[in-house]
Amino acid sequence: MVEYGITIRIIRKQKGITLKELADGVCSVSFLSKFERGDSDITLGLMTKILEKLMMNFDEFLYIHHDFQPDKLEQFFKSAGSAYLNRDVKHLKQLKSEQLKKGQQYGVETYHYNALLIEVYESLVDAEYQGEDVQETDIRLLADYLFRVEVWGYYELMLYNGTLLLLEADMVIMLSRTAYEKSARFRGYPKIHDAITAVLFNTIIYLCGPVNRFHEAFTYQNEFSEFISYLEEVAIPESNLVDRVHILQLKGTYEIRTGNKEEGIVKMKKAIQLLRNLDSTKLAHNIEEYLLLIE
Amino acid sequence: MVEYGITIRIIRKQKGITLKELADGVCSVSFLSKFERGDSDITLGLMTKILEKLMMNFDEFLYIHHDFQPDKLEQFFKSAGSAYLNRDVKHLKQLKSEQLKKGQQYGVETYHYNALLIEVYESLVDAEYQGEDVQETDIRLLADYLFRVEVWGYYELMLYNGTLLLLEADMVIMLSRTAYEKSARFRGYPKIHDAITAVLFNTIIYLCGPVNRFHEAFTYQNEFSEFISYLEEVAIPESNLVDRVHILQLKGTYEIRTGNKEEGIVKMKKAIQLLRNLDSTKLAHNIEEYLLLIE
DNA sequence: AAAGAAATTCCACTATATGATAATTTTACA
DNA sequence: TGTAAAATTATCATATAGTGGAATTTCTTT
Repeated sequence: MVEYGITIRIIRKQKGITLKELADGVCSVSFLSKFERGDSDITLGLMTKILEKLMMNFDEFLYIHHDFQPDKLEQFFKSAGSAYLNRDVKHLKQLKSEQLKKGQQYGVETYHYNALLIEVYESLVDAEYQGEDVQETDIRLLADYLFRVEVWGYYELMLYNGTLLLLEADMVIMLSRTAYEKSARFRGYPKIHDAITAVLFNTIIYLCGPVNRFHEAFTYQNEFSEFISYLEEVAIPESNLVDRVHILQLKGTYEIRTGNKEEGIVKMKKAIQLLRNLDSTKLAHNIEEYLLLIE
Repeated sequence: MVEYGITIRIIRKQKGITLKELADGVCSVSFLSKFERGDSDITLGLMTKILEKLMMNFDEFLYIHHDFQPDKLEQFFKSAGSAYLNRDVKHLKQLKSEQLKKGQQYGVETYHYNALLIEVYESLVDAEYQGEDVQETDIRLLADYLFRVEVWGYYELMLYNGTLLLLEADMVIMLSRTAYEKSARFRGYPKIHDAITAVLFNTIIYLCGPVNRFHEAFTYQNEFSEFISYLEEVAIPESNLVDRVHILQLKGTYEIRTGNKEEGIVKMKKAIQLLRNLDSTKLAHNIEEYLLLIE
């Protein structure tokens, strides 16, 4: 039993509310006391009412309960991502074994996919990694799952986003379309909205291919515009300036990719200038570096 | 009893998971079935495990459960805000009576504050509104609450943000400091981060005073810089470009307010140009209009 | 269509969440 | 410091969350 009650007690005291006041119209004082001491679990329905009286939603409550850390799922993707960026093979291995362990405990496939995500990161980071053959079938399994699921939420989007690099182009195009369509109802939900745009960005970058092949023919012009249009559809809010800058950058990349080098560079430099004006130096620097690679 | 189980069933099916699979290691199949049919409530501890197996957090689950709408609290502030912007007095009155009713039902003061928030909006919108005297004591009550609470979460920040306009300058300065300090631990939580910056923005705008008094002496120079520094502290992430544009705008306002009209206009125009470059026309337009009022 | 397997529901039973009230501790104030 | 009031906890009763396994329904396969 997780002792949520203790957190409720802390919050209640912070707001200067008494047991009786909080219990009134919701449950008995004696039970609330018991719950707050961690001597009893609580029904979801009751908890809902209590949080409503505290003018707090579940998310905020759990954030406090977990000592101001994001929830497990978010943390998993976060720490996997940062272990990858820091090329921390040890940490990756540790994360993988954790997920495999949970998979055994709960007997549900998804933990297996999580482990696979880590494997992808491992293979990208660790030169000595040997497991090409294992992945083939695993990747197929994961793709199957993603095709099967009827609605894509945060999990599916993040999972796909992390493994997209290892898939064939055709597969990526199909899955990204699926992602776009099957997550449509979540577009009003900030966290998932971000995940959707991340998938679209990564898809487009994937389609452009590695920088050192920019001289080759560009096969995916149609798909490029298709996904750019999705992105513009999704990133509508005017206030979402970063995404708008990124779109500018992508359009610049497109121009360069299709031979209009000068126009492309103009767009990229515009994006860089924008960021510099707002003192977003790191972001500006990223684009500059990218531009150097291309030129 | 709220029938969360039905939503769980929908999600489970969407993911192509069987009762047995989901129950494994968590609870009995028979109970899960009962719960999913809406025949039983569930313990918070169990629910946590089930959601974990579904790779879903509470927030996302509840978002689906509420038919892809934000939670009650967020909706309250949203609909109050939009009723205010649309000068919809009827809607405001309706919202107020709802809150008062809940207050009676649950016997907790906060609903009273919510009603007060609506009253503030009413008084600002409705020319015929007569209730000046009532508010005086009510406002005092609300301020007392805000001073008393040890930690400011989403609720306190939004509540304060909505009523700030009716408070005395000294009170605003003190409360905004309190808000900044007492919400510190939430800065990593996006929704609350936004609420904190909103409070700081509104405080600074309040300190500048109404546009038609810009020729008068500027009393709050120190406080202006104080809160700007808070803002820069809080809005650190480079990717938060909108906030950065807004800060630019505020700094422009400051210049104008303190007599350096030309410098101020340069800053404002820079902000406008930035937004135009990103096709954020509405936002750009807002600043332009503001600039017109000042000049 | 029928048999067999898988998934779900029903039913009797147990564990525990929740309530009513009394006992205890804490707080407030003289 | 003592005392009354307020707030919290302990005790016991009961409603209901949760289990195991049999019965039923749904799905597959031929």
